[in-house]
Amino acid sequence: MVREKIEIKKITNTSARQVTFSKRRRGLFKKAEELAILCDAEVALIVFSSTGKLFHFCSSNMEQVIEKHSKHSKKSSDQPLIDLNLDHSKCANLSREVAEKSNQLRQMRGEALENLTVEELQKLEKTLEAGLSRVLDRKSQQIMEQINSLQQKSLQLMKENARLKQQVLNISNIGKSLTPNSENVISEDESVTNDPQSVESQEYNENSDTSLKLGLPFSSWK
Amino acid sequence: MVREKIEIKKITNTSARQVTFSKRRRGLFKKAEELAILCDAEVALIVFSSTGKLFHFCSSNMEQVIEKHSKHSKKSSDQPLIDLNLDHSKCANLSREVAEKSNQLRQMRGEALENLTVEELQKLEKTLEAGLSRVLDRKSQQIMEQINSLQQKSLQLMKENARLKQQVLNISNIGKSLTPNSENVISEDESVTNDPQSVESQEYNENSDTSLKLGLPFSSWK
DNA sequence: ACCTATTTATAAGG
DNA sequence: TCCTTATAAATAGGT
Repeated sequence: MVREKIEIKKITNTSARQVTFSKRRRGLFKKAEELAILCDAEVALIVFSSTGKLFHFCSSNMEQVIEKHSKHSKKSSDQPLIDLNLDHSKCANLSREVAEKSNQLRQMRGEALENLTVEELQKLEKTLEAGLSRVLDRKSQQIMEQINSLQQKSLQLMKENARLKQQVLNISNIGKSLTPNSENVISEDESVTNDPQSVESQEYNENSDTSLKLGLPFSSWK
Repeated sequence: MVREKIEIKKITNTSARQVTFSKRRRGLFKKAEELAILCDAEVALIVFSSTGKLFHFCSSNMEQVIEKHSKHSKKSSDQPLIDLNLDHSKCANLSREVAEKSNQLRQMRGEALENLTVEELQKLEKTLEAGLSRVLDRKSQQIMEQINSLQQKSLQLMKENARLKQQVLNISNIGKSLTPNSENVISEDESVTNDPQSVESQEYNENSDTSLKLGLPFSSWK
């Protein structure tokens, strides 16, 4: 706007544009600050150069001014506000749900029954009975499965036991008939253990997740 | 800057300040727009007057520029990010709590028992039994209270009934002895009803909240 | 709002 | 980026 008036449109020459950007940017920021001071105004100015560099000025606190602006212009603040409200109501709903379920759980444990009517107690009782019945059914089923499993395992072990006994018997007989020094023959076959205890504990470990824990209070099962 | 140079400090005269605000504001916004156009820059300008009025300009999209600015200045974006994360984790925690309690409730209702061990089923059973026991105790207590209440009420009603019968008898006798036209005397005393049914239903309504609902399945109580 | 004297901003060139 | 300089633009104070 000096030696020659210029038209307000994008300066095509890159270096000329950058020079003008520097000059005018300084002028703009100076004017912004002066406005803020002279007129006691809140001024926030953000500038990104065409190369992506950031310049900013705020007479007070940038975040504060931005927040204030967002609240002020309803339309543009709708998106973040809705999000915020959604988050808040989401939290509120979840809190309510937690409270409700906590109360239900307490009542099912037989607590906080003071304000329940006989009808409500009746309903609770039915629910508990139904739940208890299903739990007992499931427990019985589990136990039967485990017993069956154990019986089968036991059967297999007995068979194995018998087989091994027979094997031992055979080996002993062969050993006796061939040579008095039976130790070598037996030691050659050491990889096949003939100790039933050992086999059993091995199998138990492999299936410990489904096996009966012997510490269980069987006497209290119903 | 014109007739006389002015010092850059707050203009004390309110009207002068407002005039200057108008003038300089227009100038500032014009310069901001010119910078954006001439230099292909992204410019966002927010101004709040001392009276709280908002003026803003943005060469592109205000929210976008603000977002870009927030991301750019890491320090200032920390605060909202932390808040956001806190909100998210709060929601996540609540969600987890709801899921947990929902599962507990389902198990207490006898559902989703498939993956429970015998020990867990055992524990669940104990909890249900304890809860059921407490519910039954509370129900018995409630019922006993209601029965006592009803018995007392019944007693009172019987007394009232007897008193009213005596009253009616007395009035009838007086009427008979004074005049053969006993109808007038009786009608004068109409405010005191001698119908026990009527009294009873009245009392029931007053205490309906604590009275036994006759529709209850009494036969199923334990 | 407008006027206008004067200050400021700044385009072009180095 | 800074300096210079001529000139356009902005604007303080008055009306």
